[in-house]
Amino acid sequence: MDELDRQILDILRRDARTPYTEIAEQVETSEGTVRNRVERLTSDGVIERFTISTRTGNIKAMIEVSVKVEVDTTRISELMAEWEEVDFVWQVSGEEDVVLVVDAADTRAVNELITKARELDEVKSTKTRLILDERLGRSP
Amino acid sequence: MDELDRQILDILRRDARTPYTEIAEQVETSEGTVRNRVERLTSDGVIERFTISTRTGNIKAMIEVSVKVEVDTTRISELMAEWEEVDFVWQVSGEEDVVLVVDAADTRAVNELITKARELDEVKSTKTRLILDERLGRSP
DNA sequence: TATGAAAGACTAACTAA
DNA sequence: TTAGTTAGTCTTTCATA
Repeated sequence: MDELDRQILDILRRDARTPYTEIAEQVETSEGTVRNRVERLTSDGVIERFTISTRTGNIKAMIEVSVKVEVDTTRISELMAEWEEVDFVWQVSGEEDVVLVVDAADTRAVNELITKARELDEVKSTKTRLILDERLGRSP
Repeated sequence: MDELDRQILDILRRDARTPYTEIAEQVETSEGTVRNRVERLTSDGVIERFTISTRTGNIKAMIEVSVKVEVDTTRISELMAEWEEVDFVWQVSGEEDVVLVVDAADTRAVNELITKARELDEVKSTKTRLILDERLGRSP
């Protein structure tokens, strides 16, 4: 991981469809070098995946979920990852155990999701925050 | 937004480099239809961007930041988005005001980031959770 | 929806460090 | 032996009918 890698990642993070030739021009190297590096970064797992970020609805939110002590959080995470409108499920350290990042049509849809979570026996409590604004960092 | 759109988004979310021809095959339509739909979804803002998810370090974490009442959270967000190792900055509703999603080399690097946040006059407190596992949802 | 031109990505052989 | 370059070929995208 050197400065060139970081520059390439930065460009892809902003637009993963930027052609290798154009990246090469921007970072002042050849297309082949960019391609080799992207391949290496991908196989090394630095690039986890090429993906899209979406906004299907008008609301993004994070729902923090506390589960009972004896519950397998991995199983709960798998379950919740299958729910409509859930973008990510994080298992986290700290007070809560699982965080859902959701993209929903409206507040009603978010509320339904919260209800669905609360209805599970394994769930002790939830805490929801609406994401009012998302800003892309310059990392890495 | 119909079922076909949702299927296309689902495929792109898992691998945004999937060729239109291959998507078309999977959803049983023509390449042109897929292309038109992706273009429409992009211009409508449903697809916010084509991007990469990365893991440059070994630690991912979310740092929840409380700022003083009188502080402009947008300005703070802009500032923090410039910090190394920060993937996203969210302005959120609820107890805390800003959430940083970070990707760092090790716990020491996470700690430095927390310290940096706490050293700001505008920051009242922080709460950190390590992200132990990330699971991709099937949304939308 | 079908087709061909243009753009981009990939292969493989080569060069330099 | 690894990283980088380049020319030729193949694939994908895109515009047009």
